[in-house]
Amino acid sequence: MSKPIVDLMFRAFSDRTRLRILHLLLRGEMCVCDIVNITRVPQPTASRHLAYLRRAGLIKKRRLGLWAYYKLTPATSAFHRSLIGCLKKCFRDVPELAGDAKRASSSCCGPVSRQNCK
Amino acid sequence: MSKPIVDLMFRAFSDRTRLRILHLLLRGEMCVCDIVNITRVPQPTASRHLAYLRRAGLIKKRRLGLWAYYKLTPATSAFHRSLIGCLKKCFRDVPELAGDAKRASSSCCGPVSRQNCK
DNA sequence: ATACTATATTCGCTTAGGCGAATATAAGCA
DNA sequence: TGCTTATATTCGCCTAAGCGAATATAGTAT
Repeated sequence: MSKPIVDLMFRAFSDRTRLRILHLLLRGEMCVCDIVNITRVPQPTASRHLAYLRRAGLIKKRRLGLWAYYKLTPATSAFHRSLIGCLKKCFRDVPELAGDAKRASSSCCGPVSRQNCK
Repeated sequence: MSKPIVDLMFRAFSDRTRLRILHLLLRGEMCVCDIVNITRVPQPTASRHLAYLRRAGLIKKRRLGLWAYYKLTPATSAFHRSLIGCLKKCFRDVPELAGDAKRASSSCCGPVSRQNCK
């Protein structure tokens, strides 16, 4: 039996790596290799956490050729919306987020971000 | 080494029983036996979760004779405040909360709540 | 002192879930 | 077909953390 959505969502937020990924996705859609480059976690680890976040209903995937793009799903409830609000508020409380934000500005990997970079 | 506060707080919210306790404490200060009566979890379990919540900085304890009263700590950061906002929003997404709220209205245990009951 | 009540902690067990390493899959191209 | 790249999954290991049962502690009263 699967856990209810609230537990899954809170649990999703309780892992440092997932929190960093979610925070990155506040900027918009992003491909896995961008996430890997920015966070510097191993690619399988990133994919594992992305799968977790997808199961929790927090992100959506889109395939574009070789690349997989992820983005936050629109909030489906007041609770979900409030949780995303939390995400926006925790920047200064999570040390890794500053470095991620810095690297995110100069990242460039999949075809979509490449467009942005040039 | 101890985990940073953000991880502890999100993790605190990711357990169903703790979520119920936190939600009860939105009503104000409450003693352990009230929490036990309302939630119907075993007393040692309640104490264990209360200890967890205290370590996470989410609640404070006050002794009054035999009774221990717990209440939410005032939010210490924008993040903390936002998280409490989440707590207020998840009522309809967590099935147990309705029953808890109902029983909370008629609960009466420690000297302080007794005053309220009479 | 003993006895009683409210709360806290410990123990033993079990499961969830994190990680690194290796491997598998999927998509595009020569 | 085979080769390369991007992503996903599996495996084995280890730690965190939940639970029930039992026990310990703290405070009050007699």
